[in-house]
Amino acid sequence: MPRLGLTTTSVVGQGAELADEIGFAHVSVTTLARRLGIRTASLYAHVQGNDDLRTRIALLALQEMADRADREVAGRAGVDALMALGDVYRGYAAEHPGRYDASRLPMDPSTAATSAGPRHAALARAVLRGYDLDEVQQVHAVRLLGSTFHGFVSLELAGGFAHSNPPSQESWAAILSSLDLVLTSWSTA
Amino acid sequence: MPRLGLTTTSVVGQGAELADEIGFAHVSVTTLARRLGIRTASLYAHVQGNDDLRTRIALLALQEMADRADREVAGRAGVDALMALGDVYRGYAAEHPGRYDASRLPMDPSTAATSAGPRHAALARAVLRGYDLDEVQQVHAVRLLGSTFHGFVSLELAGGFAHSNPPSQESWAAILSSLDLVLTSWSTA
DNA sequence: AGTTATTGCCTAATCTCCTTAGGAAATGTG
DNA sequence: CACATTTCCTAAGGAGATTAGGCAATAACT
Repeated sequence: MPRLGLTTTSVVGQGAELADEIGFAHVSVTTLARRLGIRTASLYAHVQGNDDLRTRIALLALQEMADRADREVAGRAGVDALMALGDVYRGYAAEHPGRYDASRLPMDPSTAATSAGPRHAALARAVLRGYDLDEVQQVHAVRLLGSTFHGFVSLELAGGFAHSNPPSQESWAAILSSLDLVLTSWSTA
Repeated sequence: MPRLGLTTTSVVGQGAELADEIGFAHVSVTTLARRLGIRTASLYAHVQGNDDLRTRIALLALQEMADRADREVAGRAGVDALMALGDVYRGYAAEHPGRYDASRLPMDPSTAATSAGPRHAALARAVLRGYDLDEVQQVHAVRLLGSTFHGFVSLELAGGFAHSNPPSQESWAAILSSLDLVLTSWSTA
């Protein structure tokens, strides 16, 4: 019988692709094994089980988004940085819906601490350097960005904006501009 | 053997309570039957199966939220109505986290059409009557409200704002004020 | 190259959950 | 009080998650 030479990394990567194809909710050791053409039990050599597989996919997605955001935000400031960051999340969700869903998986605190989660918070604070906010306002602003980005992207992904005009892209542009307006108003307040 | 006199309505209600206690993700015919003290198979007299149970809980949550929002928004206008609507969603999620999660369950279009979903869209448009928006801006505004409310509430529910200062209530207040600012700016633009 | 150690994937077995089919006893109706 | 209905039951099958142990393909070392 031929041998595939799987590793934990490749298994998780294939799991992420599977998530984008059939939806993160349907990813399990069984569905992944079927896709790989091996027996379910064989996956347990690379992954501890169902939960482990799913959180590893989530960690991968968080890392990929953070990497992409790092690249896009670098060298930009103010509104440009704000829009770049928002577009990273929205674009990633459009390209990788299953991975994006995975990234919203609740994790236990110790796992979350070692994830790319903190990098995302740092990215938001970096973008906010373009606005003149005191410490308290900055915390509010980080939460505002997280809420707005995640809220829009998750509603768009769930199809909430489909089949209605104007296209969601226009709403997205309007919302990003308004975010800039709000942050500017906070800095002068 | 004693008889409980269950009905579809009571079963779904108990399922909603169970969701608030153990999380919507863990609600199933088996866990609900255990809680009710009956055999799993017995539930199939009242509910078609696992998926049916879960979507019925989702429909109940959507309806309860719409009812509450109707009451709170009635007789208010402008910022007051905006804040009242936001507080309904945030308050409902705080009181009934499992039900709130249920309300985000994706449904097939025909079920969604008969759900209270359209009532929520109507409520948002009612609140926006307090601002002078043209038709296109109104669509953007509905999407903005949905994104911001859902985004904040879901992040707060997932514990994203826990263990950090200032308390999330202050961020919520700041965000609601900013929403009002944005909508006002749109109306004069 | 040949021997050995590792390890990648397998079969087998157990447990839990979802679902259907059909039975028995409690409730409501004439 | 007989009878129909309904509520909950037992029984059984199928699928997914997980563990234990086996065998053959690879890698490592003389």
